[in-house]
Amino acid sequence: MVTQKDIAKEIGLSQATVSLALQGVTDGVIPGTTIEKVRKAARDLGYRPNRVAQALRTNKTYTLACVVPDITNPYYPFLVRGFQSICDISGFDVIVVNTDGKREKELNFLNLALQGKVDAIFGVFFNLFPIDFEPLIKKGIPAVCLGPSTANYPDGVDHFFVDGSFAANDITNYLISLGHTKISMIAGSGGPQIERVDGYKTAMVEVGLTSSTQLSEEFSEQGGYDATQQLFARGEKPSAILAANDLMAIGCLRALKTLSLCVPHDVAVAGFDDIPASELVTPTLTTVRMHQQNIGAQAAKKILNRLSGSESSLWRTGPFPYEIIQRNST
Amino acid sequence: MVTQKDIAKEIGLSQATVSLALQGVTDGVIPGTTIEKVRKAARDLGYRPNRVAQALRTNKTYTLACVVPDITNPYYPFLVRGFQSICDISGFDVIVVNTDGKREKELNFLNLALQGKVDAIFGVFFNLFPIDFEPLIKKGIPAVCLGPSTANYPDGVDHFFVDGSFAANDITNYLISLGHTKISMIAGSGGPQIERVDGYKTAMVEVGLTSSTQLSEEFSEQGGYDATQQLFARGEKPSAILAANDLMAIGCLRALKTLSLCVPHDVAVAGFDDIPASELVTPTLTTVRMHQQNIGAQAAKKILNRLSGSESSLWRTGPFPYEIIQRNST
DNA sequence: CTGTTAGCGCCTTCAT
DNA sequence: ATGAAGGCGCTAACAG
Repeated sequence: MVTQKDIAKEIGLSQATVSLALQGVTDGVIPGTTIEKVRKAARDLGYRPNRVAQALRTNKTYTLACVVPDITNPYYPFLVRGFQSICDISGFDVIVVNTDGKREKELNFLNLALQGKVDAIFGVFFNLFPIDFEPLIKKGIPAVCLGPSTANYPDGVDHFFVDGSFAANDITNYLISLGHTKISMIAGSGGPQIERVDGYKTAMVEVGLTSSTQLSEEFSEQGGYDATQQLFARGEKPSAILAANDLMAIGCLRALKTLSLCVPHDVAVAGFDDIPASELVTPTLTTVRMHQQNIGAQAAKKILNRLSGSESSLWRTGPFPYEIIQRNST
Repeated sequence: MVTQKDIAKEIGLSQATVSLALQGVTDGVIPGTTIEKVRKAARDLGYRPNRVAQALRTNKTYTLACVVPDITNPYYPFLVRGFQSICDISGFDVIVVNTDGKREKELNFLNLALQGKVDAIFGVFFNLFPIDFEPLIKKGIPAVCLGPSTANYPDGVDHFFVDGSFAANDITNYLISLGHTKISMIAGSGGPQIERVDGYKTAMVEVGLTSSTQLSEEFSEQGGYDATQQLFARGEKPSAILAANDLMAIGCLRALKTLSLCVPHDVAVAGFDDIPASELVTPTLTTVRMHQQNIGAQAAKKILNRLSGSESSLWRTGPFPYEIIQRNST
């Protein structure tokens, strides 16, 4: 491995001078000729700075952690990509990890930061408590969480949430405006979608309708299928079903087909997230576009600003735009 | 930050002894009582090993790079997740980066390894030449590439490929067995799908049929749509279309709808990859399941074995299973 | 059994 | 303008 020492030896300078020259030195202490000489030698020898040594010395790894439940869930690739796109520009690398929503793993990945492997953490956590973040806060490690607004994150942790309750409220009202009165919601248990259920309930109560929610273990396509089957099995006959996310909505479409119910004629269906598949299914799915890629990018900017010290205000909400995408399922 | 030095001071031992005790020491050199004492102090003080310092000292980062064109392309999340799942078990973290298929970025991410930030690289590269890997090989850094079989990777680089030509051959024969004689293929330019085109052509020639390929800029849904439009615009009337991947096949379905052609009655359609959306579209898509998650996992195993020195044979192919999934589009 | 010593490669004062 | 020296936190001989 070629080190600064090797360069120094090659051209008869000290390693310290090489280090300075390589950094370009802000205040022209090193003469241009020397800088050129060093650069040339570095190139000739095939020198590569050792990022690990730099990190140890400067206490900056230029690496961030991005913690998601499951990258194969179509919601997350866009979030991650948006996050990476900003990091990439600033020369930060991103370690991506999956938790499957398990508390044990979520905790474990907090260690990435505590062990100095990353400079900061961005994550979607389902099962952490405020106290779990204390060690991070004590070490001054920035953490930005995307989660439901009901979460009670401690000071020192940015809590970045897309208010699903407003969006849920809006789309419920949209369904009501179409003339639906018997609207049921299907959802998974836990996760940032809880507030979507809240928004739905609120909207229903406001206009004097009774809400009805069917939970499923998972917020997956299969979960949506199961919840829909259970809904009808227990005798409900909604004219519209709101699913907590698009995957569940797509599972719902499949269930309705087996029940010989026509969408949207017999039952209207709407979801959340606008994942790519939602405009590929038949009928195409009405949904709420959440702009995940933008959310990921905003989170990255927030973290980078915090690391550079140019950001001090604590986030408790982000004014994230969303929009109802009307398609053929309603 | 609590260091081994702090622990040493706390209980009146030397830092070196603390290091040994913390490592558990294989051959019982350190008495159990001491180990316990050190562990307790470490816990009490909230000690966390500094992974960066460890990495500098041992020259092992326990981090791997996973280079993909675009994580939002539905093919890749499964590949990445499979890769991560094995790494996770072995305590390796994974830096995931997107290249968008650009040579400049592909080269750039090779630097992650050259700069010592990762121990090895797994990647899907579209525009690298054998010579680009020389620096890696010289440094003894393992690299595993997933790519088309036609690629000519240098010795020292594992070249891990799923032979798309066999699969393409098979599915073409499957279409022929359904009675189709006018079969066209749509594909993007470049990338690991080239060999799929080869397999298709070979199969056609073998039975004396003439092949016809329509290329598009991108191998995306839009690319599939465009290619299909162009195909018919130039007067071809295939009874079956083979798309280089599912995204293109789905775009093809959309184009056929605008052309008022019924699938599979007027035109049959088949794709590759079995992405999740392929069984959500209407009609559901016949495709070739490539088991990306397994592929990612195998790649991870190969890399880890190489790092541990328990693997020496060079990979030039992987016997990866694939299977034709028959659905309603054929 | 435990401590001393010697770096890993780099950055950063402080002298010269 | 350059070099010498110290140290980031840790591991790994080698002495005692």
